[in-house]
Amino acid sequence: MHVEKLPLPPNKSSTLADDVFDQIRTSIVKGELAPGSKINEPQLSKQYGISRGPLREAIRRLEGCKLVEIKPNIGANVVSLNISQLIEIYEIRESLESLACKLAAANANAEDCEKLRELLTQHESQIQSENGLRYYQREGDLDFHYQIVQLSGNSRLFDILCGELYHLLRLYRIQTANEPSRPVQAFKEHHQIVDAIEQSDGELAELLMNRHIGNARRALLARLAGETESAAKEA
Amino acid sequence: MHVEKLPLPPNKSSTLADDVFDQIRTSIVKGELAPGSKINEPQLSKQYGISRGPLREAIRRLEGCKLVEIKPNIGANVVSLNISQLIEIYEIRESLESLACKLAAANANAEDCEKLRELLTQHESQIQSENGLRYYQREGDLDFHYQIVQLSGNSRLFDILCGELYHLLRLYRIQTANEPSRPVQAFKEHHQIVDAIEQSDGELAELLMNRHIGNARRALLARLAGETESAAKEA
DNA sequence: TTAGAAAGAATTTTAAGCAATATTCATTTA
DNA sequence: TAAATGAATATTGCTTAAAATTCTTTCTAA
Repeated sequence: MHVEKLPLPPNKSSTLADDVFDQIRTSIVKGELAPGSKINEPQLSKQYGISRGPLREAIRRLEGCKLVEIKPNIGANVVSLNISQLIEIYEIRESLESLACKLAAANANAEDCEKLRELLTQHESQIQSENGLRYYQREGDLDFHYQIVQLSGNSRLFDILCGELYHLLRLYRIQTANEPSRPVQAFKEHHQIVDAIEQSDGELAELLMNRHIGNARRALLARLAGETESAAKEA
Repeated sequence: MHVEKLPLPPNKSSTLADDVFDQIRTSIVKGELAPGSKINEPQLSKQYGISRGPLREAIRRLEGCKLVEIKPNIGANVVSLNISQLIEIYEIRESLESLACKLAAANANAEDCEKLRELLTQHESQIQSENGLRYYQREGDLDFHYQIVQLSGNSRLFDILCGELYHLLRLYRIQTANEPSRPVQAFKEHHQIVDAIEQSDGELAELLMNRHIGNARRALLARLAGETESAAKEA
């Protein structure tokens, strides 16, 4: 097999393990390393031009992010999410992002709100074009949520959502080639949420975000019900 | 310095890295490795009788649990939480455990509720004695919350709370030698929560848990305000 | 006396090699 | 033909040692 050599950028302020961690995580989230596929240590170490020591440390960090699963004496595999696992994540998002919204409403100043507005304006123009719409559905939506979490000011909340759960969501979207299904509606809801944050109405912002993600979760639940139903028919 | 040799149990189904991960995590949470102290790789590798390869993998996993912080070319330190970081954790708990309670109320069967009752009865008898009270304050409280999370049926929620946040709480309690301050009140609240779960009243269970943890969080906030106030006076 | 530089020690990081385990594939047998 | 056995191969797990970086101490000069 041909393995392309990916020379690492000479970032001397961090270790090789940290660098390959970032690189592999990106590969996983982009789908270059397919969900469920095996992590081959000798191959990857050649590919990145490093030895297996730092590579194994990187893989352990990926395990911590729940992006790979390691079985003793067998190796690591890229995770593969099913719908019920995705729903579990949405339950957590529903709870944590509502919190983030409440906190953001208490913390955000005029400048912060301005930035949120800019992002929404940008999304609005993207929704016009086919490609822009796809981008909005795939990444722009998460961008919005990312900014809200930042505004919450709770750094550990940021770690959980942006350091773990969002990566898993991206992975799932690649895995199923599935776009969020209600782009226009979602866009409207984003506007409502920013309105509430701008008015420092934490209670309302919390409620709106809870409903926003709850809608998405319920759509997933419906799909899960449909799938299990058709699966039952086949059996 | 004398280093005691801790022979690892011959658990052949897991790797050395996994074993020392557990051991070190326990040491940190018990306070044997003091918060803020340096993780000395040569010393620990001698202590556990392993080489530094698997040890470093274990440290990377600890980093993932947020129990140590690694700085490139300098090394790892056991984390040390201050009150505002603890409050961040309580904000997250307030949100996630309310969710867990809601889900538990929907999932729990009679047997599950019976187990919760048993745990509370056990706590009641422990509250009688001085030592039992201390145990209840230190660990028993978390035992209760642990069981609720298990009943939620959301495995990722379990990972976040029981695999990460609870360990950090234990660490903080050791760090400050601080017991939760309202044992009798907390015990009553636990009972109310089980009542709601038993009646499958998810909404109420959610509300009660939210208030339960919120009370603890607000107590922390008050202490934080007191500390910053006295710190301002000194300056 | 103190500030700064240089040498030495300690620690982290990385690489290379060996042993143990799992996987694969061809061969045999029912 | 299908299942089972066993050798060959590949991969993981672990150790050891060398290279690179940081920290400490000491010495010199202002």
